[in-house]
Amino acid sequence: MSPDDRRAAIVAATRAVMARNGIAGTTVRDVAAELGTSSGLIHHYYASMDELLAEAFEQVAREDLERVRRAFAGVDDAIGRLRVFFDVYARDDDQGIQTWLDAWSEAARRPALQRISRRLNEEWQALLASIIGQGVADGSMVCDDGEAVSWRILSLLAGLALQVVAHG
Amino acid sequence: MSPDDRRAAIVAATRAVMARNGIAGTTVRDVAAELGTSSGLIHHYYASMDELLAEAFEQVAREDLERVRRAFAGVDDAIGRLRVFFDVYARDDDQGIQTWLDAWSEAARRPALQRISRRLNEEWQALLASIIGQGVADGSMVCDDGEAVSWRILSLLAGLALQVVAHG
DNA sequence: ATGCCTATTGGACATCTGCGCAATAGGGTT
DNA sequence: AACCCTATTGCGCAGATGTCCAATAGGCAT
Repeated sequence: MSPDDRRAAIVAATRAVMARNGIAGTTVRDVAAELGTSSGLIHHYYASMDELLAEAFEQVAREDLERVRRAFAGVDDAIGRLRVFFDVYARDDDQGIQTWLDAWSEAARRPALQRISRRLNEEWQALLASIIGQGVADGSMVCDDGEAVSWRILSLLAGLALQVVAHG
Repeated sequence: MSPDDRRAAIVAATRAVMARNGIAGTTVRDVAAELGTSSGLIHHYYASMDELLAEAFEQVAREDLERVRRAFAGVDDAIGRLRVFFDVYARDDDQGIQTWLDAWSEAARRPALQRISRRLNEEWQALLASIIGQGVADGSMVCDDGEAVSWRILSLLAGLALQVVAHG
């Protein structure tokens, strides 16, 4: 298998295990078993578990972001896009939210994962801020500080998602 | 040492390790070392690690709750109490929030911890709902559904705290 | 055909984990 | 003084974990 394909396969297997066992419960051997190969192979492509988990998490999170952007197709007004943003975020995928929870918690112990988690979070905020900026520009919204407001909205959404997963 | 004192000492040591290494990073041996005793002793008093972590977490969380109630002394009006609620919640140190994050993440794998985490969360919500109820009763607040609103406010606070700790 | 490069294997290694158990010691009751 | 109860020790066990490494195999360039 070509190096690129192999790397992709490893990340895909990692994502599968991550969705099943959580980030903390994802081990090299589990990934190797999921892939049907040896554990040594994983370390041939990824220097450390932290790095692999970070890349797998990044892919998952980036797909969510991509899903929002794709759902924007055909929706040009700011109000409509805000609605789409909420709809996609509120999708009831408990496992996906649990993964974010794990990432926030594990970040304190895994440097690479922390970097990715922070960057992705900022991208979510930037996306929301751009919607608000558009709305303010075309007059459909009124907002003094779009940056600050998008942080607050994002926090509320994260908090609500958290309650759903952690406390039913 | 008397059983009661010993149990208290074990939980205190567990809290110290928890604050330093996080919930996931708290091991029987670390607690024993912190206490200056043997690891076997911990299992003499606590059947499992899950149970010990749950009790230690409960104590930490309940102290926060108690701090709010104590800060209510001398403040009888609903608006004032709401302000106190926010102040105490916002003044929580980073380490305390990290512990909550760990609890939410670990809950999926530790039954006892999950039970405690859920119960404490409900107590926070009930406290906030009682403030709103008081405000509505005396006319200082207007609110259709205090229960639902207190869940939303709590989610926002949790989300904001999360952003502070996880993303600086 | 020959030789090199590297993907891949399978297992070793050191360390850590929660938990259990036989043995000890020391205080309290009789 | 004799005795029992239990707090406490220290170690062992079985399993897991990340990482590393020597050995193989198979494709590709020469």
